[in-house]
Amino acid sequence: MSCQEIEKVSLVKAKMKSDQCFQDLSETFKALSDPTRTKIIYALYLEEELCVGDIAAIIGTSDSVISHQLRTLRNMKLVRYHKAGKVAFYSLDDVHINNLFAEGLRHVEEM
Amino acid sequence: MSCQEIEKVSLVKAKMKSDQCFQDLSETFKALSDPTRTKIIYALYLEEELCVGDIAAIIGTSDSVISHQLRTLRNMKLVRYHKAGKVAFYSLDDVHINNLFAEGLRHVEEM
DNA sequence: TAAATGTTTGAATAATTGTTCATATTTGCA
DNA sequence: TGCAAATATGAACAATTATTCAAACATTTA
Repeated sequence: MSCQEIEKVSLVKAKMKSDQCFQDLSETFKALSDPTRTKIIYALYLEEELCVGDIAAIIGTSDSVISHQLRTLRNMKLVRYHKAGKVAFYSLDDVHINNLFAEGLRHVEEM
Repeated sequence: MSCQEIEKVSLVKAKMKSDQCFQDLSETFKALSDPTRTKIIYALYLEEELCVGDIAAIIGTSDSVISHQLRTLRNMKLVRYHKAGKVAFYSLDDVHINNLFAEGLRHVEEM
């Protein structure tokens, strides 16, 4: 275990967050780390509310893929949904996700 | 292929970004989707510049783990480095990453 | 030159994950 | 009741990935 600047190390070490915090943080980012999921989020970012079949039609994949990924996004609390008859309408869960996504989009578009 | 609201679908479809865009977007988020990497980024977010051994000491893992992940972060253009003798000093590459990370941190801390 | 230090690299392993395909579930309608 | 539509689910497969360990590389110093 090498160490160049022991003061720097203990300073940063003292300010470190909990493992749980980094776990949550990385999981939030992980939710947006798949192209299919970013497409879904972007679609819901443009249109308040969409059902599974419509998202599949927009993105051009099977309903099954979308349903699986929506479940992931639901578990990660990025989207919520309500059912009307046999149709399930999904929307973004929370404003922070909106900001986070927009920030990522800005970053990519300035690349 | 079911479709509830064909106008919505074509509207969103027309505004869709390129596959490349979503690829880049998801890869940016993927860079931050691992706890070890978020720890590294957070350390460099607190301290402008750190060397491999010091990051390892801060996080409490082997130099090898840090070096591997720093390579990933380097490939993804999130960090840059310069060598002084045998010591390699790393820092965050770009301001957008700073914003993106801060936004994620804000989100997690309000959970 | 030889030893020590800081970092990198490669192979191997275990674990996670996205998609596919088939099947189930639920609701609406004939 | 029976059938179609919308969504969800589970198992299986291939692909990716984080970590470990050992070894290599480069640089400094004795």
